[in-house]
Amino acid sequence: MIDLKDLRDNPEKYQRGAALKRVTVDIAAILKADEQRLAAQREFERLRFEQNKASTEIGRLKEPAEKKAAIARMGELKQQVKEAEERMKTAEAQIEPLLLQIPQPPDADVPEGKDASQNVVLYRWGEPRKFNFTPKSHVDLGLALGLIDFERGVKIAGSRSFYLRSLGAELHQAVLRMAFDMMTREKGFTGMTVPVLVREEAMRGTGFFPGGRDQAYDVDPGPDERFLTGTAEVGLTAYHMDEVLEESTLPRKYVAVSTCFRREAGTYGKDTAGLYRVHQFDKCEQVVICRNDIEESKTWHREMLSYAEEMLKRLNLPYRVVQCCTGDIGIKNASQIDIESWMPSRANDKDPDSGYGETHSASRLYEFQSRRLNLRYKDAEGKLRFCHTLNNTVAASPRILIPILENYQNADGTVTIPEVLRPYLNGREKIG
RNA sequence: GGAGAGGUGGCGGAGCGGUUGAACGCGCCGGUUUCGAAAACCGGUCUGCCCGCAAGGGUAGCGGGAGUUCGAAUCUCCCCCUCUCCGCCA
Repeated sequence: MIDLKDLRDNPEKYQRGAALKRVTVDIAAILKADEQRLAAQREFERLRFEQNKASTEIGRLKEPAEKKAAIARMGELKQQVKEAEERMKTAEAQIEPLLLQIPQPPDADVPEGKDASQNVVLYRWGEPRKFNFTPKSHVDLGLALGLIDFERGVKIAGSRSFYLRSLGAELHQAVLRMAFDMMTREKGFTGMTVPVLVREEAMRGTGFFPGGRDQAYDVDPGPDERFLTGTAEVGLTAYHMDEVLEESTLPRKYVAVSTCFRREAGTYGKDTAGLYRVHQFDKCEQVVICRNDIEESKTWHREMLSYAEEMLKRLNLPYRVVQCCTGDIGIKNASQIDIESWMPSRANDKDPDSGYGETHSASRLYEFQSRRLNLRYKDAEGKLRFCHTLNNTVAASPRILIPILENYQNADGTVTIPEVLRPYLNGREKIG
């Protein structure tokens, strides 16, 4: 949710922000609806003032006859108030969905672009491996080593479903646990579990709804309607919904591993093979809730990015860091930086820069979510302010298993287990 | 699933249908007092929105929504949530 007062003062800022994000919104029409709403509100409040005044007067009258006469005079006013209130409510109902659609304008340092193809590579880490044999894809490795079973996954759960088995399942748990441990034990994050089945308020509050409604599984429609979350970001960020935090307790740093559900609507035919794009996966996610300070947000953004990089460095997986362009950062973000890990099976000989696939996504949202969530804190002067929120992946699996399996494969078809994961696999060094 | 009880300000806890945004207590902030502190005493202490340069004024809010009424925290209905007991169960 954007700041309505700021929208009134700087409509062009939001119109331009939406254009940069390739989102269609008619700011002028929204402002007009806003003015109509305000007019209706002023009218209602004026009439209500009259009514309250008269009612108080009636309460003071002692003489039954006088009282009766005064009450009789109230009939018309009562009707007017009722009508004015209805007009006000109608106007409010009209503008609310419009406001939820207005994107947060991208920060000035976000490059303009229409889609992911125009994202900008900031820097790289690690040297993509040169194989002296023909490397297998994670699909081939996974099947040959008995780590993945797509066939039965599809049989039981439909397309984009899979089973991890044996050391595949263990590896999956190992990466997630390593990520969680790093954040809680070394980075000072509070480890959490989160609900993955949530109310609509949590989805709307974190900015996934109404825009992304078709991406979420709607479980149990009706009065108890709940949705499956596509990330622990929902549970972690909404945790303090409707609360006023003490400034001294900020920043709040939370991390959780959760199962994530995504319908992947509109991606038919895209990344259909393998573990890259699936309907259900597990992810270790970091969330920071900090003071309302742009510089502090930016600092946290870099910091959280560095944690994700550290994860990849410890796994010794080559990656590149990408500044997403205005057309690719979604309506919520002021800025978004992705990390793309190198996946040999996605590389092709013609393009030396190919082979990178998104494994992490770091978002900076400023007040966007906290306004929707009514998530505030009391500052030094005792003033209530909206918090800033940020989030980033620490590790998402099985997607992260793609670069692990593919980069660590050996000529004999075995896979060496990354050293940092061995403690989580009872010291085992190799698969196969 | 069956049977009850309840949801009021940061917390506890009142509240005959009519100056109740809400007594009282605690907490918190400021002041007096003190060498300093405690205690005591005095004062202050919710939020959204609208109007206003401001001071201030208006409006809304007692789980949520609808209704009765000139007027609802107080009455009626629906929903949500919490708690207790019984049953069932990973």
